[in-house]
Order: sequence, then structure tokens, then C-alpha cells
Amino acid sequence: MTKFPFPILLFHPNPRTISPLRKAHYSPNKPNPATPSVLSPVAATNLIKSLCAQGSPALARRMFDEMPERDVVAWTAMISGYASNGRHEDAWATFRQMTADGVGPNEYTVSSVLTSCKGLGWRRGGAVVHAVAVRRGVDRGTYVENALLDVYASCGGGSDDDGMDEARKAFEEMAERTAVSWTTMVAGYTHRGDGYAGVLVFRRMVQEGAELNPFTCSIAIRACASIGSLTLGKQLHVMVEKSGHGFNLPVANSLVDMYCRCMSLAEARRYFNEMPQRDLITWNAMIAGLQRYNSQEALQLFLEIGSEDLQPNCFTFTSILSACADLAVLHCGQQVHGAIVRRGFTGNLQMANALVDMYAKCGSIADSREIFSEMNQKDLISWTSMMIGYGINGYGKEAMDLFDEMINLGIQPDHVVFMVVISACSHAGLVDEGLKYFDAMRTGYDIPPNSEVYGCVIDLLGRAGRLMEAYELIKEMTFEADESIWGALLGASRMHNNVGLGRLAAQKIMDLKPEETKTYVLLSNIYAAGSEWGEFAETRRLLRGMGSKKEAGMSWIEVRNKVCSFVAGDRSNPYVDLVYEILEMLVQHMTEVECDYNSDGLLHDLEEVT
DNA sequence: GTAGGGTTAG
Repeated sequence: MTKFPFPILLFHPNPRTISPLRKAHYSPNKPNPATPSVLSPVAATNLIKSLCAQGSPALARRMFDEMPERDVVAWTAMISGYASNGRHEDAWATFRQMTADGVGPNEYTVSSVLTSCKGLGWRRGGAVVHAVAVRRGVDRGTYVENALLDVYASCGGGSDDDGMDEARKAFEEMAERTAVSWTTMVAGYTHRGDGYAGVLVFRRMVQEGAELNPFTCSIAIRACASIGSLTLGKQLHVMVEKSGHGFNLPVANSLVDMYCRCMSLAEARRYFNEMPQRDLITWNAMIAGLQRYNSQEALQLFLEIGSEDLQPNCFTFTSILSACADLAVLHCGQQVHGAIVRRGFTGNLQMANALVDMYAKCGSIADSREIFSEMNQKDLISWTSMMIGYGINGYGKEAMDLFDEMINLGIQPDHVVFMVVISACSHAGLVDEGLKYFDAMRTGYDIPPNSEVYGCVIDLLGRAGRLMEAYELIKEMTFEADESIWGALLGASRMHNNVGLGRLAAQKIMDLKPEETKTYVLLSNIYAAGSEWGEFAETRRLLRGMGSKKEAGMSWIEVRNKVCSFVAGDRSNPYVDLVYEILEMLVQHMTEVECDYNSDGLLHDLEEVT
């Protein structure tokens, strides 16, 4: 790439108008500034382009400002230079100056400034440009039409309008649809979460015989990943391999991501290993994919990232922090935090959210709060993460205070944050407070509770022993209760040994999910606690007939950077006798300090896994 | 002088 050719030549021979930039390059030995050579407008425009291509739009702007006359080509070079450097505000401002100066935009100007409207997510700006283009008769042509389509497809319309109707209309009216037009439509649907519509557009594209290129392949795979269809994903994979784009990096990266999202980790890993070359995005997709199912393996792969001379970035660290949170390995999380600080990545919002989450889930609530408090930018997820942290650590009151603080700052809550604060109340036994939030959600904020929220409220009432209220609430629901809601009632019935409701809830779950063995275990425990031995034996008989065991309970702690796991009923540890002796001591101690220790359930569950 | 793609958090 050519370097900027200093000294800059002059347009105006008047030394009084010499800019600071040019002054810096004058010296007594250089030619007299009053008689410099003059760049032609074409040469100046080329210089502007070259400066922008080198990532110096500011320098280009000084050149531009010193041009005695600026034609539409110069203006467009400046606008497009800003756009390609991500300076969309400046591109827009320059477009406005241009029209104010009476210079009419052409097709090139229109497509460039539309790119910036998209970059700003600003649909209305796009519509203004559209109107100007129509007035000047430059609203036709592949480039302009595709750029317009992209603004409509990429920026939402308004509260009830996702903007795709208008995009679709523009798309159908196009004289000629290129691969770019098709890609834009598939991407528009996919980014809105309508991967199914995206796949349909892609299918139509193939049917109409449009040629596949890496862009269309990768977005089509992404559409497929978003709906989690492995069958469709595999078909696409075959199609992509046939078209010869199988190992194009963005395409291959989408494939890795697709296999992960379709829960086919082995295939993702196989493809990952087969790839002739990988970049950081490949690694990040694979690590994030593993993290969703097996945090331990995600950490392992993370350690191998250096073998390809790659440096982890914010995406990598965010996934790895989730893995640490999931495994509750505080030391590991602290080391990752250190690596993040050393690399100066601390300003990233998503990663700070992951840090808040990690410290909270590793039980270090003070560190979590410190990160949260020091964030100079917070979104709803930051607040939610902090509230979850308080909730799981038993700080119900703090979660409530944080919720109120958030509301006072004018932040709009969603159903997730309501669920979290209600759940925090539930774990802290703050029943009436939890119900207050549930009421505020429905009446004050008009957010219809989904089944997860109902599950939380049932749990809240159930833990407190208000089982009939919980049952009444289920009956009031406008939709059919699913197994998680009945599960919450069943758990509460077990906790308070309510045979009648327990039997009813269990029956509902058995209808909805007959293969769920946990239901039988819980129900039999309720019968045992109620001394209904006939029913107990019958439930156990059914359970044995199902031929599968309840998954063994497991917990783990981290000691000196190693994770030690404990599986219920496992006696393989060489120190097993000592372990049980100490456990006995702890139980004894808990009983002495009147800790609320529920041992009867433990015995029934324990025999199940042996 | 102009348009389209892949990885992260509750």
C-alpha cells in the first residue's frame, strides 16, 4: 500500500490560508509556498480515496476541505471513505453538506450513504436518502436497489413492524436480483430470528438457479443454525461442498457453529479438526459451542488456542468465563480475569457481564458487585446477572434493592429480570415480596408471564408451604401448565409431604413426559414420607420396569487448581471411609446447630443411584 | 467512487 505522499501540494497560493497540516511540512529549503504545484481535482480525489483506504479519513477530510471546487465524485469519495472506516455519522453529515451545497448525489453517493444509514441502524435516514434518490432519478440500478434493500432488511421498522414487509416488497419489485439481493434477504430474516423464512428464501434462490457464493452459503448455514435443524444443516453442508466453498473460512466457521447449535458436537469437532486452516472465529465458535454442553472441554480447547499462534479476544474470554462460572472454579476464573486485564479488554460490556456472572456463581459475590459497580456502561443483562448472583447466594433483599434501583434509573424490565427477582425472593423465603413483583409484572408493566415465570411463583409459594395457593394459580393460568410447572408443584409437595397434590402433579407430568424417571422417585418419596407403603411399592415397581436409573447427583469443589467431583453413591475414592467419616461429623454438627437439614429425602434418593 | 457473510453474556 502506498504511503501518503508528503509534502501535500497546495490548491491556494495564498499563504494566509495555509492549514496547520501543510505548515508542518514547510521548511526554508522547500519551494516557496506561495507558488506550489496544484493537484488536479482528479488527483486530489484519488488521494482522498487512498487516504481513506489507509484508514485515515481525517487526513482525507483536510485534503477535501482545501479543494477549491468539489464535484460529486469528490463528495462521494469522502462519504464512502467515512462509511468504509465506520465513521457513519460523518458520512451522513457530509451527505447533508453536499446537498446543502447544491451538489446532487448520483448512484454511487446514494449507495455509499445508505451503507452508513445501515451502520447507524437508522431506517428513517435510509428513507430520506431513498426520497432524494427518487427525486433525482437515481433510485434504480443494482447497487442502489441492493443498498436500499439492505437498509430495510437490516434496520427494524418500529414497534409493531419488523421492517421485513417493506424489504420484501422492494425485493419483489427489483428488476434484477443478484446474489447480493438474495443474501441480504436471507440475512434480514435470520438476524430477526426468523431463520425459517431465511431458509425458505434461500431455497427459492437455489430453485431459481442463482449461483452460490461464499456469502450466500455462510448466511444460509447461519439461518439453519438459528432454527437448530441438523437435517437441513447437513443438506446445506453437502450443497456447499459441491459448490467448492466448503473450506472457505467464513463458510466453514458457520458450519462449525451450525453443528454446535444443532447439538452435534462430535460433528462440529470433526469438521473443526479437518479444516485446513482455522482462524480465531473458528476457535471461538468451537469453544462457545463446547461451553454450552461441556464446560470442561471448552476450557481444555481454550488451552490449545496458543498452538496456532492465535491470541484470545473478548469473544473467547466471554465463553471461557461462562465455563468457569458453570464449573464454579474460582481460581481459574481469577486467572482468566487477570489475562483479560493484562490485555486491556476490560471495557467490553458482554465480557464484564460474564465477569459479574462468573464471580457470583463462584460464590465471590463481593468481587461480582465490585465489577458491576465499576462498569461505566450497563445493559439489562448486567442488572439481571447481578440479581441472579444475589439470588443464588441467598441475598434476596439485595436483589430486590437492585431491582428497585434499576427501575428508578428508568430501565425497562423484561420477563427474565422479573423471573430472576422473584426467584431470588423465593430462595430467601421472601414470599410476599416475590408475589408483589409478580403482581407488578402483570398489572404495572403489562408483561404476560410465561411458563418459566409461573414456575418460579409456584416454587415461591410451594417452598413456603402455601401449596393450595400454588395449585389455584396453576388453575388460573390462561395456558396449559407444562411439566416444569407441575414439577415445581411436585417438588413443593415433596418438601411439605402433601400426598394429594403430589399425586396430582406427578400424574400430570407422567402424562406429559412419561419417560421422566425423576417424577417416580419424587412421588415414591412422598408416599414413603406419608407411610403409604402400598403406593410406595407400586411406584417403585413402575420405576424399575422403566429400566433406567435416575441420573446420579454430582457436586464438585476446586482444590489447588484441580476439580474434585463427588458422585452420589460413588465409593471409588481411596479415602472413601475418611470422607464419609468427615461427612458424618459435618451432619452431626449441622444437627447440633439446628440447621434445617432434610435427611429423609437423602436416604431415598441415595439408594436409587447405587 | 458504490452493495452482501462467520464467533460472546442473563
